[in-house]
Amino acid sequence: MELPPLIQSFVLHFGEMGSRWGINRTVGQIYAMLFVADRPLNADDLVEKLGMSRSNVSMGLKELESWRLVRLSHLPGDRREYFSAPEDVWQIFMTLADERLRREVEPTLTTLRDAILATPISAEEQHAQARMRQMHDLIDLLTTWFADVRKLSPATLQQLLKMGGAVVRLLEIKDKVVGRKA
Amino acid sequence: MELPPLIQSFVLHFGEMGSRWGINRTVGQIYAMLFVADRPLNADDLVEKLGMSRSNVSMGLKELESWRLVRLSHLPGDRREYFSAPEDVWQIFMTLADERLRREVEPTLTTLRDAILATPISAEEQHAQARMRQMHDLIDLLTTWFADVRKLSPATLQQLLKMGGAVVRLLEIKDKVVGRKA
DNA sequence: CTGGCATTTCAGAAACTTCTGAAATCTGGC
DNA sequence: GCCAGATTTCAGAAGTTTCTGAAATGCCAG
Repeated sequence: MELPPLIQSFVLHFGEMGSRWGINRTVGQIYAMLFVADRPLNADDLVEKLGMSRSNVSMGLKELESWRLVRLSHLPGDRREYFSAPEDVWQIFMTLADERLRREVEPTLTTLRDAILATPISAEEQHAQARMRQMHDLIDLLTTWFADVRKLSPATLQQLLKMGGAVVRLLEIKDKVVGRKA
Repeated sequence: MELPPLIQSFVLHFGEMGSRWGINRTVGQIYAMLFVADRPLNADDLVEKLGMSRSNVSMGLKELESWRLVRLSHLPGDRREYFSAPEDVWQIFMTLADERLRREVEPTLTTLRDAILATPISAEEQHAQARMRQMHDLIDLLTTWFADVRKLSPATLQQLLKMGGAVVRLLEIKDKVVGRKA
C-alpha cells in the first residue's frame, strides 16, 4: 500500500472498524478508499492502492454493491467499471441506516412479534413474553421515529438535530398554549 | 438446550444477531437468556439452559460486564454470583448506545480530527481532507444530538419520538411567531 | 489456616472467515 | 462468431475466533 499518510491512516482505521462490525476489514478499506478518492476508481486501482488480490477486491465490491453504498460509472473508451461513493454524506448515512434496519432490526421485530402472538404455557414463558413486548415496543418506537424523520430534507433534519433537547421547550410552550399539562 | 420454544427461538435469534455484530454468538445467547429470565441466573443455570461449557459462560459474562449490561446479585446463603439484565429496556438501550459510541464512534472522530488538522501536501490529500471533514461534521452532529436528548427523561424522550417528523411543524410555527423565514 | 466450592485462565482443538491464484465466465467490438 | 480484456467463481491455504476441559486461582466458613 503506497498511499499518502493522511489517506493511509483513514483507510486502515476503517479497516479495523469494519471488522469490529460484521463487515470485513478489506471491505472497510475499499469503502474508505472510494470515499476519499477524488475520482471514481476501478478494481485494478484498488488492487494497487490497497495491496490486496484482484479477487478480494472483486468480492469486496460485490459486498458494497449489496449494501447499495457504491455508484458505478464508465469512462469513455474504457470497458472497466469505475466505482465511487456518493458525494453526499447524508445519503451514505441514510443508505447505511436503511440497510442495517432491513438486515438486523426487521428480522428481530418479526421474531419478537411471532413470540408475542404465541400462547404462553408457563409463568416463565409469560414473563419472557412480557419482556419481549417491552423490547418490541422500544424498537418499534425507534424505527417508526426514524422512518418518519427520514422523510425530512437534510436541511430540515440538520436544523432539528442542531436543536437537540431544546425542542422540548417548544413542546412545553405548545402544551401551555393548547392548555394541556406539560 | 432444553428451553420453552418461545424462549428458545428468542435466544437463538439473538445468538445469530450477535454474531452479525462484533459480539459473538454465545454472548448474544447469554444476554437474551438473562433478559427474558424471571429471576437472576448463575453461571451454572446458564450452562444448563444454553448447553455451553462453563468456561465459555464465564467469558461471556465477563464480556457483558465490560459492556455494563448486567447486574450482579447474591442469594442469602449462596456464594455464587447471580446475573440479570436491567428491568428497564430504555436503560439497556442507553447503555448499549453509550458503549458503542465510546468504542466505535469516538476513535473514529479522533482519527478524523487528526487527519483534518494535518497539512495536505497534494491535491489528492486536499480532497481527501475535505471528504473527511464532511464525515466528521455529520458524525459530530449526530453524536452531539444524541448526547443532548440522552439527558431527557424516558417519558419526555418517548413523547418526542412519538411526534416523529411532526416537530417540524412546531419549528415552523415558532419561526413564524419569532418572525424568521421557515 | 484449611477445605471446599466458585470462578478464571489457558493452551490447544474445532470451527469459521478471509484471502489468494488459477480457471471459468462474461461482454463488447470487430 | 471470435478475440481480448474484464470480471467472477472457486477450492484450498492462511489466518482468526470461538470453544473446551483441565489446571490454577480466589475466597469464604469454620
